[in-house]
Amino acid sequence: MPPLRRMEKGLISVDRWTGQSQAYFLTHLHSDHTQGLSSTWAKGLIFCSRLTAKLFPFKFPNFNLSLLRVLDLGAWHSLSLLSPSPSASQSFITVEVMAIDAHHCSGAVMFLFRGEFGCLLFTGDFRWETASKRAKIGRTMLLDALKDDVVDILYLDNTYCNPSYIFPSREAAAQQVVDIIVSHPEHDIIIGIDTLGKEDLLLHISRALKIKIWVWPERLRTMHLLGYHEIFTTKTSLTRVRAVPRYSFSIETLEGLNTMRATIGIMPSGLPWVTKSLERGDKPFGSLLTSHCNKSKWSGNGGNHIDKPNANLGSVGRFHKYIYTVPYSDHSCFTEIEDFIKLVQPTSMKGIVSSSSCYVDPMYYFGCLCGANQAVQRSLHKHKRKERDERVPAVCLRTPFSSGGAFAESERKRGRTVKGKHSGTHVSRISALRRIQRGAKIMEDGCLN
DNA sequence: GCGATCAGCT
DNA sequence: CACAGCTGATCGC
Repeated sequence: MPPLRRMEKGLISVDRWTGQSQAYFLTHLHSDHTQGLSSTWAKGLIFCSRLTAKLFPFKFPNFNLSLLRVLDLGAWHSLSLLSPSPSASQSFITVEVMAIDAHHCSGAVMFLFRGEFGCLLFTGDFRWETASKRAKIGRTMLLDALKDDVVDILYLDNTYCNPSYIFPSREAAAQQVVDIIVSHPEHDIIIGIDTLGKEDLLLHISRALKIKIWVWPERLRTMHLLGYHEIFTTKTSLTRVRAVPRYSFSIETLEGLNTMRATIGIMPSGLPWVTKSLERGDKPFGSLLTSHCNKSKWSGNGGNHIDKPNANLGSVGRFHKYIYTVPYSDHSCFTEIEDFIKLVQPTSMKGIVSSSSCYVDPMYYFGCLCGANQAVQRSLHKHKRKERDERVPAVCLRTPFSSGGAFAESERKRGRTVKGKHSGTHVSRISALRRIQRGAKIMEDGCLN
């Protein structure tokens, strides 16, 4: 069947807004998950968490809010959708869905689906820490949700699916930030953040230092929507700690600020942060981040870099006299991804992140934790499993890298060329596709693409 | 003029 | 390179 015809008959879409489906699911409100969604949306109902629904009109003013449906966390919800089967054109099928806290940014959830197509878990972006109270609650919620099912396909946030990505818990990283601030008692502090996310970091700083945090006016509105009314301010006179948009955070900004007041910048990020001036060849300050700043070590040369250890990812870095980097990440690090897969024990899985320069198919490192390799651990699920296996062949995988799929088709139409290796290898470098959204769609035949 | 899309940049 | 985002140019309406 031609791709277009199949797209017309999509069942449900997750973080995908092109094509037609019967129901749409939004994991969270970061822009790379909302490409194609706009204030004029009218294609169908959108299911999301309560917090995301609350934030929705802020990102999409004048959006028709009657199209939003809130899914409460940890509870199964049933949807009745038109059967995609041609032989039962007027009948309905039931799809069950549960939203589970993804511990990413505010409002972010994973979606667990059950239906004729089997059991699918779509993580969206997620962080899977082990120690915090919130993490333990999340773990319990997921195990409760999975107790009767085997996940046939896990759609995984593989942003840091590479053993060189190791960093501490957000609580530990937040304390590193506090320590930096405390060690600069006379300095102004600026911290680079995005329009959503890392609120917990700012709360931690505020509580630890008993200080208000400055944010820009729109961010203050977001903070108020999230229920934080006392901690944040837009008056610079009230605090020396300011959270600023990441795009306005640069060496040039810091140097400019320092002509007026002594100021340091702190960049919370799971990624090495390299500025233009560093790429131009300026020497980093100190030596902590030298490997990050050496571009050649990060540019892919056939994927050989993926196993290189990087000892600097877990600690505070300083590559400019005014700028510190702290490994505070809202995505799971490598070992957390591993823990999560061991917990879920999916039959199969696919990475949802295609934009990384060093995209790693999670099956490369963790395929051994899936499917037949888990026969012993899965013995308790044996009957359930067999039952599923008979139905699941209809579920196929579609990734941005598969040839001939809807993605490839649309990219060709835009006159772009897919470069680099095919996903048949464990590493794909496809910079031409760097801007495509992270989404998936369940098709009439149970296919997800 | 407006929204959607894209290039370029941080 | 880019966790996610902004700005400005361009195109079609």
